[in-house]
Amino acid sequence: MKISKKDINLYDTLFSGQCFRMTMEEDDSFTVILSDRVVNIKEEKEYLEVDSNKLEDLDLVVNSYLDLERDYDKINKELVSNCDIFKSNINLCEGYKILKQDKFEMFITYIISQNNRVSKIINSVDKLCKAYGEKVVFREKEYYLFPKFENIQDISLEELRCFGVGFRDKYIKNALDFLKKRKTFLDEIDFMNTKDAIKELTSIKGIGIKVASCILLFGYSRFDTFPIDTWVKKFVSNNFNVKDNINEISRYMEKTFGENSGIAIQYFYHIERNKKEIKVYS
DNA sequence: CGCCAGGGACGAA
DNA sequence: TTCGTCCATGGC
Repeated sequence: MKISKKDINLYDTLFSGQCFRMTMEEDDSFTVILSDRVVNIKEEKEYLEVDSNKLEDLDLVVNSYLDLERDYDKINKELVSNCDIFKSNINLCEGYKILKQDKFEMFITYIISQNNRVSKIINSVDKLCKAYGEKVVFREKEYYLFPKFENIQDISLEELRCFGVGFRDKYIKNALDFLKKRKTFLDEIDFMNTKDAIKELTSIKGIGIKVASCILLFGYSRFDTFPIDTWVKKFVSNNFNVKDNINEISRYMEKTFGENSGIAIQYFYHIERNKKEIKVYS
C-alpha cells in the first residue's frame, strides 16, 4: 500500500527514544510493532510503501502513528521565530515527528523507561511482550504485540523483576492496581486539560513528572507537555542562560514555546543526542 | 537536603 | 578485561 510521504525522516523519528519496538531491515525499511499489528514501512522517492499482517485501515493507522496530518512546517517556522537556537539547527529536525502510540503501552512502557537507556528498555519491554503479548507472524517472522491490560493485571512482582525492570517492579504493579480500580482512567485523560492530566498521573506512585510528560506526549499527542531528561538538561544548560533545574527549565519552555513546548524539547533531545554517533538497536 | 534502591549496557581506562 | 556511571522516582 502506498501512503503519500510528507517529508518524514523515518530513522530520526523511530530511533529517537520515542518508541521501543522498531527494527531496521536490511533493505533500509523499518518494521514497527503497533498495538494491533506489525507494520513494515519503506521509504520510496515519492511515497511510503507500507505492508502489514493486518491490512484493514492500514493507511489510517499509519497516518495516525506517524502523525502525518500535522503541519510541521508551520510549527517549525514558529519555533525558529521563537528561539534563535533553531535558526541554525532546525534543519537537523526536519522530518522528525512525534509518534502517536497506544495509551496503555505508553503508560506501562514509560514506567519501565526510568530504568536505564534505550537498549535496556527495549530488552525489558520485549520480555514482557514475549511472555504476555499476542504472537503475530509477519513475513515468516514472529513478533509479539504489547500485552493487553487484562493479560497482565495480575502479574507478580517476581515475574516483573525477571524482565529486568529492577525496583520499578512495584511501580508497575501499583500502576496496574490503579487501573483495576479506574478502568476508564486512560480514556478519561482525553477529556482532561494537560495540567489536570499531569496531576492525576503523578498522583500514582512510581509516575513522576518526566514519565507523566512522556505518556502524555507520546500517547496523547499533548504537545504542551515536555519531558525533561538528562539530555535535555544538558542541552538547555549548554545553550541558554537558564539554571540547571527542572522548575527553571519548565518555566523557560512554557514562556518561550507555549503550546509547542513538547516538540521543542524533543528537538533539543534530538539535537543533543545526535552530537554523538547514532546507534541502531535491532 | 542527600543518599539509596535493581541491574545491565556502555564508555573509559 | 575491569570498573565506574547511568537512569527517574520515592522513601527515609
